Amino acid sequence: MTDYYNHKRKFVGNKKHTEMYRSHTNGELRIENVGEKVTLCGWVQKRRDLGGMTFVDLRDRYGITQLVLGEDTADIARTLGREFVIQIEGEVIERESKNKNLPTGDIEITVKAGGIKVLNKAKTPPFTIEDETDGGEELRMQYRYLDLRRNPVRKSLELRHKLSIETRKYMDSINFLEVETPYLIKSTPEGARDFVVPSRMNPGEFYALPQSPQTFKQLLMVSGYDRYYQIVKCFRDEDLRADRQPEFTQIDCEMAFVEQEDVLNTFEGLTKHLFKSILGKDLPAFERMSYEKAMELYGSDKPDLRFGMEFNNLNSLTQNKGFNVFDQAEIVLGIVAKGAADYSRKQLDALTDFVKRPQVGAKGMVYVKCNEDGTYKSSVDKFYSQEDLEAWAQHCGAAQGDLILVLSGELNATRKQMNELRLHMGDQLGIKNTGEYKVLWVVDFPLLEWDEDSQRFHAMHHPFTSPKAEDLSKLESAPGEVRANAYDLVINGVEIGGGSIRIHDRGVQERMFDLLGFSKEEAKAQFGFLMDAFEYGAPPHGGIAFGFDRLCATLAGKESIRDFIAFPKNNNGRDVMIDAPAPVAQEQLDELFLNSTAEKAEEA
RNA sequence: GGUCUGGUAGUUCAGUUGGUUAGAAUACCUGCCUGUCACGCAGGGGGUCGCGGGUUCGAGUCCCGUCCAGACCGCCA
Repeated sequence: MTDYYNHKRKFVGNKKHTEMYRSHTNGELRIENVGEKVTLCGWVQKRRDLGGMTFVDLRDRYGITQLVLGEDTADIARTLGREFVIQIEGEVIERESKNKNLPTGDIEITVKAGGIKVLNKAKTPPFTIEDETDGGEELRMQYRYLDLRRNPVRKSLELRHKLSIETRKYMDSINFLEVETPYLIKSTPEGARDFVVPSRMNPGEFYALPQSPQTFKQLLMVSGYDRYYQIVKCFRDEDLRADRQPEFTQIDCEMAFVEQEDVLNTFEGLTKHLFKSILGKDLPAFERMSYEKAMELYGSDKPDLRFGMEFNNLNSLTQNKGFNVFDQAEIVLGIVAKGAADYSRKQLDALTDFVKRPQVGAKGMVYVKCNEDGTYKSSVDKFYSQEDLEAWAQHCGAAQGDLILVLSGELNATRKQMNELRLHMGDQLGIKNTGEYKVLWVVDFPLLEWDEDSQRFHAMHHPFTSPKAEDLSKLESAPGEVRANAYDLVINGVEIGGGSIRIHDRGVQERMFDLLGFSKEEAKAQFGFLMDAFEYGAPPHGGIAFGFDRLCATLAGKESIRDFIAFPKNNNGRDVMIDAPAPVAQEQLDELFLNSTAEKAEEA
């Protein structure tokens, strides 16, 4: 290969930069470049051997450029396999037959003898490196470095990059300071299970990885850094889901001298900026809905408002008509599935099976078909007249052609079941539009929730969340009724962010720990540093944390966050590529004063 | 900790009531082909049916156990 650094070099994104190996990327050459001598590098996407001539698609991050190889290079051309890394030198020419589907489709590179160099061979990859790959999830994760070559994954990571850039731009523009907080901190019993790290220098003692930088950002407020943020990894040792990873990223924020409205407005601004800069979308003002209303209408504290199907309370219309199930129910709820009156017996049975699955847990489901001819057909015709059913339909706002689905039972359980059914119907009726975004603030969360297992109150948000001033007097007398200055940002049924106005008074914080069942000594041992800090001039403060991975997925219209993480873990918290976690050598254990071995783990 | 679904060629999958030599597509290999871009044509190789046990004359198929993967419940302040 000869003088590839003798001609002019251009580079997408950094035009002044020059590289030893290539003059251009595979995404930038156009018809104007015809006649230029270029040197390109990349991976062999595909070889099309026509006998007398061979076409090669050369791929890199930036695109695909077609190479055309003649008889004089046939020998080497025939050895090129998929994913070989090559360097070529050639001349840009106009194509005889152009490809409109490719940005570089007007040109190709003609390569003469000696113009191809194989920089590295490649084994045939176990799945195709294409947008619609033939590889399954497991294989793609095992060979994640190959999966990352594919456009959809690359685009997901590019979206993530843009999102972090735009977040930093916006936060910087409104005076937020990015401050890093430690990853090796102290384990606390509240909340999620901690990942724990043994300390070699302090035998028998452990660090914990942070579930969030919560206490540090509050201390930063005490320090006077009145606007803090950080794009930061957090760690929780809990079971995983499609939208939950053991290590995940938050946009963690805190502000001093603010009330709830200030925080909501500030981060409504950030959210709007991100939607505008990433998707070009202008979002309308965010709706605010109380927790109580969200539970009443949707049975969820993160309702998907892209479709209606609000719950209707049918207690007064359904009870005392001789149907025992409804009579004994604390609540009877109905939802309307628009245009679904023509559901077959089979479809209705499938819905009943859905709600009776142990994951949902309903005992059964009642339906009412509002027929086109004005009659009603229900599964409880024995107990209710046409007039009764018509009254239900009117109350629910059901029209002819609609289907009413009814669940009943204990209040909270029925709401939860109905929420599942509503979301399921949303999917089935195809009314959750991707590309549509319904954003809302859910506010006025309860401060505490009763936990049956431990027979004590738990903080619904976290123990630093402040009670509403008007409810403060009920803190000891009726703790379950106390509302918190806490809020969640919900987009299309996904909890994207959550936060609260914090307690900044030592006395109130002590009362809170007391309620949560901490002894004075425990509270001091675990959070004494924070309560001490509150005595040295702690300003009123509050904040929020956004789930960054979920935000990426939501903006891309996806449900799984895994494609927005370069190297994610699987269902069992394993990295199947590097095969972690893994045992460590006995010497390492000895050094850490740990005596646990695989055999002991099996005993336990 | 639990529920459900799946595991068959490199890959994605099909495989009937338990019955001949386990198939398709694609990938891969060989040959032919000068305008392909999902190139085309002809041919070829490739299988411990996740693993262990059981039922049976006979198991990819049925039963039990186990491992792995995915979705969900519990859990995730």
